[in-house]
Amino acid sequence: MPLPRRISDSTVRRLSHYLRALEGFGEAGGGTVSSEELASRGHTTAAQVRKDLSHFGSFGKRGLGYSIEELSVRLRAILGLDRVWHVVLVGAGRIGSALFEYPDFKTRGYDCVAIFDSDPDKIGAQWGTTTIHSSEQLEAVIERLDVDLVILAVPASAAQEIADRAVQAGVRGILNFAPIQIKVPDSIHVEDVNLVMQLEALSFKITRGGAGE
Amino acid sequence: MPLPRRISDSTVRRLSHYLRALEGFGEAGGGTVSSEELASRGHTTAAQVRKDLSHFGSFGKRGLGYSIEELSVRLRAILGLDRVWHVVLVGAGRIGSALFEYPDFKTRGYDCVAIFDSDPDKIGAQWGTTTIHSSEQLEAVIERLDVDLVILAVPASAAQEIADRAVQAGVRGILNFAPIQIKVPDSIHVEDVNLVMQLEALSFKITRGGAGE
DNA sequence: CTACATTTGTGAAGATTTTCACAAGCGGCG
DNA sequence: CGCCGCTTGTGAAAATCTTCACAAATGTAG
Repeated sequence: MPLPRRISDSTVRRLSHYLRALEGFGEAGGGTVSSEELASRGHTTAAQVRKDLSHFGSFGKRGLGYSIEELSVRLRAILGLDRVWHVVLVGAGRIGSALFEYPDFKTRGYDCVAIFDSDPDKIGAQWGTTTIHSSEQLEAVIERLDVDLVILAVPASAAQEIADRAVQAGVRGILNFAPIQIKVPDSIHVEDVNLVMQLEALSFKITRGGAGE
Repeated sequence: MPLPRRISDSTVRRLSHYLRALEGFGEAGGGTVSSEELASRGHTTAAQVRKDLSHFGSFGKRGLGYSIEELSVRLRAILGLDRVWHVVLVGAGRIGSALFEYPDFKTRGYDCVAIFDSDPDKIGAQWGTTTIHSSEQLEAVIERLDVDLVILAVPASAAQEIADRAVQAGVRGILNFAPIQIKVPDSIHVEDVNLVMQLEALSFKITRGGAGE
């Protein structure tokens, strides 16, 4: 196991794909997959799969491939899915609502422990068993419930302030839906969800013709 | 203008950021920006900005920078935003609903001309002035309204079938929210929105420690 | 008009990522 | 046991992407 210096973003994204692909394969019985089979889903190459995995150790058996069960466990550990992540959702609008219902989050270990909104009409309401709090309580709740991640689903105008406060209160990562580039200290991780950008990538590629994807 | 062979995905994403940054700058008056200023938003470098733009021509004036107004127009043209794109939304669930309300889509020229769902209770309902149709009418509507793009907000189990039918009916691009890798012909462009993947990237980076972003 | 302070556009260098190619390991079969 | 078909793990090569560094423009001030 080479104990890697730095892992590229592309590699991390692919690891996530591999895990999903593994789950798609028969969870039954002690099956195995080859890098070739893994590559065919989530369009990449067998060599790429092997190279990606080799950054973290040798999980396969030559001549056989990878044990579906074992590789799943390993990937989950690598991706940090072998624990529960405490998440809060800020912004109880339509996007927030859609995310809150998103079933995959819970099954992957992301536990939404609180919701915040600034709209007095919404505060106090319940979504499932989770209560909508006033944004003012953000810091208190983050500290009390030991929150790791924030899902930022607020308008652009409020995003930076909420991010600052969340970081101050101790969160380590932000999934940002607001269409601005928020500033955070180097030690904090941000992932931007930018749907307009993705649509623009589509229209760019279509306009420019050429082969897809 | 070097008339580029192939533009990398990263470049396209950055172009989209530049456009957003330009809109953030004073739209008033004939202002200009330098590559340095443009780089400071959407964290990249001045050299990268210039290199990205240079793939499409020379839009700046040496000693001065770029005209905000002119560069905006150019970027919009490059990204294919100088026209209206006909979009349909398939899947009138929570995600679909959130997207439909997303204000940025309309302002960027993405016009949602129809909504589809398979739930009989929803068919016939109106969202704003847009009617929810039965999925069965997908092909007919795509052809009649000359639809370019599909936003796929259906469960994974239905995604491939809808994609196939949409492609057959003539759409050129798909924004896919379903957590599977859909298969399409080479000439069709797909952008995947994969929130779980982004959350996993966050937990990976946090787990692995090190600097952020 | 000349000197000067800027800032672009771009080849070349450097860094990173992907692909290639093959030795080494594994299991099965005779 | 020895051979054979298969698949991994991995250095090295190739391709791609980013950064560097500087000549060429551009406007301003004297």
